[in-house]
Amino acid sequence: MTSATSAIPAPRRAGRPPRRVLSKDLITGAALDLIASEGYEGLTMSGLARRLRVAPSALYNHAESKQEVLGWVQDHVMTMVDFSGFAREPWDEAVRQWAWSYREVFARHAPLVPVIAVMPVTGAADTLRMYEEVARGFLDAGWPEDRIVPAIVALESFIYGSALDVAAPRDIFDSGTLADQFPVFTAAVRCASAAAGSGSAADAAFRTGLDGIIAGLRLQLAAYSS
Amino acid sequence: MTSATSAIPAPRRAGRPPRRVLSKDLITGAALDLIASEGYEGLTMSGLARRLRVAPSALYNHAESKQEVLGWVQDHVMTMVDFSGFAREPWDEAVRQWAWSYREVFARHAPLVPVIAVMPVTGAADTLRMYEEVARGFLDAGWPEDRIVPAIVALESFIYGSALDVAAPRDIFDSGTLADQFPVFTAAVRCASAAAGSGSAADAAFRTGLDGIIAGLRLQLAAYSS
DNA sequence: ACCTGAACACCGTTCAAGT
DNA sequence: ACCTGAACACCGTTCAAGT
Repeated sequence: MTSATSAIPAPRRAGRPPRRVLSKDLITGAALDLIASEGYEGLTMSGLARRLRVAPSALYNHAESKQEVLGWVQDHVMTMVDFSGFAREPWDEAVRQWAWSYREVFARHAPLVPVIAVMPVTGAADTLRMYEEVARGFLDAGWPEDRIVPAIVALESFIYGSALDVAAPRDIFDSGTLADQFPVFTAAVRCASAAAGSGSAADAAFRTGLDGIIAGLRLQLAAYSS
Repeated sequence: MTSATSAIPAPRRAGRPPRRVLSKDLITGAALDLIASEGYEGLTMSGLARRLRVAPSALYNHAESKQEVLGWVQDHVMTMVDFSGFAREPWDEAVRQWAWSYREVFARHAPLVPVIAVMPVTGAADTLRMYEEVARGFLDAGWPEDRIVPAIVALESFIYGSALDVAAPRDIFDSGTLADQFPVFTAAVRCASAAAGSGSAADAAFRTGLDGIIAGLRLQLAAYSS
């Protein structure tokens, strides 16, 4: 078997290759593949480079830092959020559908939550596309222009916190040996798990909070309209 | 200057010291000091050991991992949350005061948020003390026992997400060069910052969401009571 | 039991050398 | 301009040796 027929291609020599082998899109795609197959703890610059058959340092010709790569991933993940309801439904129903989709997507990408909550949207076109549609939905429903962003941020804060909660273990509220010191809480926890039954406790809490926020926003809108 | 009068004490020799020099409380206290003076990026096992004048490996005689140390820190941080309103105020006003305090504390400890949202409370006595009092407040106000935990989790999800939002830069929604592609959102952002004035935009969003959730919970309570 | 000191297997990132 | 390969300054963690 000569090297020409080998399954392992000849490694690239040092020096600028004839054609660029990396790009923002290639790196983002590889990062998403890596996350899908190994999770976020597998997303390292070395792992990314290995998957792209490149030296780790080559990544720094295209990204300033791992943080920038995470920003690209985040912008792409945002495209998985379904906000189509705003073109179709009354604003409150559209918010409900959007919020459930948003939480579901970021529950699968929980490590992005602390990143996204702080990362500027500047340059993240797909993310902005979503915000534009959501803001338009609120405006068309009669929301005062200066109340739209606080409402969106409040919803997102709840969604991000709830996405983290999805990853919580079922027995997160198990008080263990201290149970008899905290009888009211212990009873409430037992009672809630029984009531949740087969459905997830995280879903029950999300429904409670989302229904609450939407009801509250509806009251606010009515107050502004009158 | 002899070594006896030197400001630098003689380093400890290898081998078990005459009296234990570390403990869970000492480590937790040093971690909190370190976080206060250098932030969470300064909280490393080496940094912790240096502050305790100990070799890094000594920490592993008391903690299984850095994660366990973070759990101790989290339980202590929870004692800074003021839940005294539940002994004094109607449940909805108590929730409001508790939530503002809770968010304020975790905004200063944002890196704990992804940890706490997933960490079991088992053995965290101070954390359980808070939950017991909050649950008692809800129960006394007439909440059905199986609705208390979902309500608390919904509030906490919103609080955690909002704590992350406090760290967001003021211009997080600046659409930059893409502004004219997203006119509705861009105008809403400008409008909201103008309305927020000197007050923080994060505070405005938190008030909006918290008022909403509380209003929604009030409606739920009324529905259950009738 | 509980400390030190050396070592391990990683990280993200930088930079000179090469084409 | 854009790659390789070596190096740097860290991480958290393990473990034998010592008292």
